[in-house]
Amino acid sequence: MELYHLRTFVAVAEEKHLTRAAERLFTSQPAISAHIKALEETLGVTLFDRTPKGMRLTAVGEEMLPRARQALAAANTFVQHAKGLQDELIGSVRIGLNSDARFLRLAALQAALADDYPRLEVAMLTGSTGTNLPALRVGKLDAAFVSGEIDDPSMSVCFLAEEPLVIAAPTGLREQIVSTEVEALAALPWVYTSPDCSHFRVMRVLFEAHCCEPTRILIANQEDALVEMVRAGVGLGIIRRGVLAPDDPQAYELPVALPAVPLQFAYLRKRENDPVIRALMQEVCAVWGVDAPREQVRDAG
Amino acid sequence: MELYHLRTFVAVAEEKHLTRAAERLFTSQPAISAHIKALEETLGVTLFDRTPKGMRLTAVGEEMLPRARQALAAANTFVQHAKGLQDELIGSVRIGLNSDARFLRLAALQAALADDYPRLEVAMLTGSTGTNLPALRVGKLDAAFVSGEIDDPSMSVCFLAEEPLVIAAPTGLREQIVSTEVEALAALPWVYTSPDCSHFRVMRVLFEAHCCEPTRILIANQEDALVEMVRAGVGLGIIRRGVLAPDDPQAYELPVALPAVPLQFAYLRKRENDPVIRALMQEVCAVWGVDAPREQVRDAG
DNA sequence: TCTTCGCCATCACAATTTCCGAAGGCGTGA
DNA sequence: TCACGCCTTCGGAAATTGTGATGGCGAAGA
Repeated sequence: MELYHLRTFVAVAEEKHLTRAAERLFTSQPAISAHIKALEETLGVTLFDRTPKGMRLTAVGEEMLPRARQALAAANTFVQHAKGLQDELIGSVRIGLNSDARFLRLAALQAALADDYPRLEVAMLTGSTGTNLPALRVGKLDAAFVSGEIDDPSMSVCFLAEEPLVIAAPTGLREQIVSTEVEALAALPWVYTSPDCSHFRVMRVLFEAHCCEPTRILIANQEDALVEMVRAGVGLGIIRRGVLAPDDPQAYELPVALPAVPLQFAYLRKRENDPVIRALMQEVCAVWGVDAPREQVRDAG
Repeated sequence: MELYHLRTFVAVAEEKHLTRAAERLFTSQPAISAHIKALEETLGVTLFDRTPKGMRLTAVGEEMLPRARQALAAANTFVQHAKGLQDELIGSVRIGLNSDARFLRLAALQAALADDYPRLEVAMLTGSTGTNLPALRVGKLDAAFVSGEIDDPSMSVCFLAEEPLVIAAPTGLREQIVSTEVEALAALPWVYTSPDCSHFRVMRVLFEAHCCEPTRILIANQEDALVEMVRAGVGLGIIRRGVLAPDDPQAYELPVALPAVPLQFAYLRKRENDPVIRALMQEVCAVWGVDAPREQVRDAG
């Protein structure tokens, strides 16, 4: 038995004529006749009395009719529920962070997501560019903020902003910094970022260009930890411009030109048409005032 | 959307594999795949995540699953209800009577019907052979007790018993009844049965055989009315043997041989396979201790 | 790192089901 | 008696559904 049997049953019961029921269902009268016959056979009961004036429900048919309507209503509820869900994102999404909440404008993103997709659970997970990328690859994250150029064909990235970097020095070392030449700076103690952080690359490029290597002192892979190290006088470090207050008594920015790194939003390319990803991208881009990437349909060409 | 889409949806959700769902539904894996794909398309939502390990419900799918089960359950209820009804007669049946309740053994019939078919509404409608037959033809009755030979090819009859008739005479006329010869009796006053009663035919045959005609006095088409007329001394009448008590002070049975008429149970031949008629016949025959007519299947030969 | 395995999507074609138009039976009303 | 409306049945056409083979894609194991 299929739903069309029930639809036909109800239509015939209401129209009282195969002919009219056929018109209503946009089909032919013999088709309707066959539906009723098949239904009666599978049920093992007679639903209609055939009279020269049309079809009249038997007592059994009368009793079956409301249950047929019920079954159809349940099926309809199923479909309607889907219609209500089809533009609504439900489930959860995990976003990897690589910096502090304010810089990443998380409050605005959270507000926008909660507003547009109230049933979407959003998890924002601290990490770094270096930990976010593998987490994306193995599916532990759905999208992530990353810094620096991403050279991974499986990854889609969306540029959000330039992240200007500066060298921060502790006030206690001010006297030892006689020059802002790289070679001179390299001789000073440094607080390293961990190798999986984009700042590390900037640092490496900087020193490699001058064929020197800094004195390693400590590795901090959390930006605030690094800042604290610098302020505690452990050594110099590379941080985002603006992290240090201009009047910070314990550390200050050196006037050295560093290449800016791009802040990007990354996700697996193969998920670029996933509605969750699309929605996320749209909200992130809106928050950052950039254009969202165009839809990538699979069969485009 | 049809029920098989829902069946497949639930099976896949439970088995978590297209392959296993296909086995469970005794079909092929591509068929299952097409069902899910079609369902997702008509609903406009994604129900499953395709993983290399199988199919995993999405959050939307998780939310749709119970509603799919509900719809299937409603459809199943529909079918099960029919199964419960298929041996149960419901509705109503109208039986025409042509005599008194005790003679027709209505108490026993009613008890048997109520016992075997508790949901069958039984209406027993007083009438006579003459009124029952046309009522059957126009569908005002479903079956009826009739007396005498029925000569109507559209009617099926089932013999129940012989109905012996007697001539009843009022005690007040005893002195005038010098002979039980028909010619002599014809000269006496008679209470006629109405022409649509089988007793009328018996009377007519009786007098025609002797080429005489009785004096008409009164017509009563209700047997008890006729008996009362006879007892009141209005005239002679034909009644069933045994209606008059042997010690009745007001009327007595004349020792005249009358042909017995058969009591029969009649219904429209075209309804002989109607379950209600079949059930009715079976019960009536059981009450009267006769064999029910064999099933008449249309394509028998 | 490479291979093998399991799983799902797709394709061309076959099988089945469904549908349609025509014809026929049947009862009704003119 | 005829014409009409209604349902059933029938053969063939059309659409849908199902099948087996094939390929892509990750994951698990060597």
